[in-house]
Amino acid sequence: MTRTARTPDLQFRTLEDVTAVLRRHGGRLSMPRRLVLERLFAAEAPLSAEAIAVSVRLELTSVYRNLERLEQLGAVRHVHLGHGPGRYALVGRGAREYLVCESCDRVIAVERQRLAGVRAAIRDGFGFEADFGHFAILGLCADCAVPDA
Amino acid sequence: MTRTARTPDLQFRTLEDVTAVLRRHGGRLSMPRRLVLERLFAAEAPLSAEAIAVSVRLELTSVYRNLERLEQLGAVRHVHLGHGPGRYALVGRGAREYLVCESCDRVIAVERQRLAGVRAAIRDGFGFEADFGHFAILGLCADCAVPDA
DNA sequence: ATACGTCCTGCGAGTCACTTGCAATAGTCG
DNA sequence: CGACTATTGCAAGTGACTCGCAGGACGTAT
Repeated sequence: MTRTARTPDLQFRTLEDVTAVLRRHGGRLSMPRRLVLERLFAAEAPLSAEAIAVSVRLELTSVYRNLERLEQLGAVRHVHLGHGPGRYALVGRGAREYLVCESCDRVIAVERQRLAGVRAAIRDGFGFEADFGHFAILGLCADCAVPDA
Repeated sequence: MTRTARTPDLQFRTLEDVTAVLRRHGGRLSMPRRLVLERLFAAEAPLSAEAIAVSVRLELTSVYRNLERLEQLGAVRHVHLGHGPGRYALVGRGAREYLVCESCDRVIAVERQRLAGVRAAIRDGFGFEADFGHFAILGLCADCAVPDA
């Protein structure tokens, strides 16, 4: 079903890195593809396909196909931050995992490593290896949890 | 009294309980509504609207509207177990939270209480109150994590 | 038992987030 | 430079809902 290649890949840090892998797999660096990649490299947070399409003025279809291709290569990952469209981000600089507030929609992105303790607790309790890089942790952020207002 | 919104409501344990609350809110127990509720009371796991519609032979529209109404009353909750349609379950007998394997699609439902430690770890690390009853924990189950097959 | 008000229902159409088919176009490699 | 074929744009399709509307059914009052 899903083929997740769990590699903290250091081979996707620059546009050239991605291009190299792309070509090794018989892919090309078309104009739309370059635009999508540049937009992703410029992004601080995961973007929806729609957002990318609008900002680089491309067909949505093309954006989706490019994201799909890039995800197959392991250069991009998509994450679900709650209801709403999926979001895409480069894998390049270290894996991120997300916590999102259901009340104020705040997205807290953290280095995967920072959730090691949480992951361990889940592993200990259920022998289950959690991955919050695909499905975020939903709940209430500190501000919205209101200790006892 | 209770200090959080997360009340393990004891007022929705039977069809009569739900009906009472329904009426208190100006609602009615129509035939389709009763069928949806009975189907949910008979279910062991969360069901998709589609699954309910098919099994009780109702219009999908009607099922969605009923689930929505029931969710407003607090009798039903929907949960996202990964890609695919949302699933609905009665809140009645204690809150459940879910872990789902991205490889074999296995769904592990646990009493909310059993994730207290995990929730605490997240609270300690990020001041964030996680809720896995709406967005499940995705990852790999013990069988699929394969220590070294 | 009946009339009444209005909550619900079925049916049809619409929306959102993609996904797929196809002919035309454009990267790459030789 | 030219062929080979990965990609693109456009259009249509799909899955999961969501909405509008007119008629029908539930519950309350009579």
